[in-house]
Amino acid sequence: MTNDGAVDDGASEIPPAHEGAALRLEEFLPYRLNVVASLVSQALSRIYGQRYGIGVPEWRVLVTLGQYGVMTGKAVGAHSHMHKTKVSRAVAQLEKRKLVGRRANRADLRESLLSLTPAGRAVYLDLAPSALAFARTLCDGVGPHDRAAFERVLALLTERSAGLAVEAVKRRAAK
Amino acid sequence: MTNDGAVDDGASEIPPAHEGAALRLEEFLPYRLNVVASLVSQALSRIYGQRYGIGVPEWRVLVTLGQYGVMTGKAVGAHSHMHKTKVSRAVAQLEKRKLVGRRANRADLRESLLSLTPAGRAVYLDLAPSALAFARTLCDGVGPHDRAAFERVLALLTERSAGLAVEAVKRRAAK
DNA sequence: GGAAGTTAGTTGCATATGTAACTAGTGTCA
DNA sequence: TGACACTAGTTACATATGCAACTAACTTCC
Repeated sequence: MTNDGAVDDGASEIPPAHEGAALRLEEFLPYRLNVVASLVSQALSRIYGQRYGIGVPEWRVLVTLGQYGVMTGKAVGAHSHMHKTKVSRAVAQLEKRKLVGRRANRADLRESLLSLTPAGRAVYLDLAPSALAFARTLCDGVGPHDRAAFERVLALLTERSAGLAVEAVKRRAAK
Repeated sequence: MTNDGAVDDGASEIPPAHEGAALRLEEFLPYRLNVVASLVSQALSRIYGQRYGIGVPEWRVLVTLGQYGVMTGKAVGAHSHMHKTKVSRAVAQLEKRKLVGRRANRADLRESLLSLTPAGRAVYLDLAPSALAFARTLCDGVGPHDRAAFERVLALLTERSAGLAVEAVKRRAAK
């Protein structure tokens, strides 16, 4: 951090060169969001990764099923914002470890109804409080006012970028 | 509903079951950060991905070199928060496309001094304004007050999670 | 009722990425 | 000077992931 000087050989800082403010990576919102998201994920995975050797997709499935009880894979994906293949693989992983079970839906045999096994629920009940404590620690000392503003902006960014991302996909599909 | 017996028919919402607030994925900060970061990245990559067929790591190298002019790979990695292998591969990619050049540092032959070629700079000068406009659009309509609060919290989260993430790595190394 | 279209979920394939090992060059200390 | 420790950068390998194709099951519409 704070390596602004870097290699200042001939390495002249580039001047804005044109009207608007120059693009500085460390202030560029998409970059900053990615950095903070990956750092937070990495720190959090210390809690569940080390204890139970699961990854982010498995974690999300576990939490989703812990929250809803019984769900189809598709619903898990929708709720946890994961591609269906990711869900499929995470579920397979958790199934192999006997943390998640599935039974057929007799009303629609294409889908399986997923749920935590007792062992899976035990893991969930062990991890959830730690995860919540972690999230609370992260925000510790942030005033309620800032906190609310942060939530608002985060929600706005999510909504807007979701719209733009979908547009991008549609554009590609329409080709 | 506190059934150890798992499979509860009919997808009942699970009650908190214990004291603290239940863990709800859609409100869980690490999850939300990951979602927004990936959506924003996806939307942004529409700008540089479609136009020049480059990915996030290449984009970061391009911007970093555009900003600093000449740098070593290590410095690029430090500034853009990328693993050295990622930098190495991104640079190789950009070099293949003649957007980045390298020359040896005669004072230390281990490192190469990287910089944009004229073609690379042209790409940078074309993309940077669009990227900045994109970031501005994202935040459009956010009041300066909320904006400042958002920045503050984002910085705090980054710093804190960086500390925790480093701890996690050290712990693994020390084992 | 059944052909055509749609959907849930899995798998094949190509790509991306992190870890560890490696190469080559530099610094240190005796 | 020369062994040892360290560093910049690359590569090998295993894993993760997204897309596309696929299977099996459901729905529509005639």
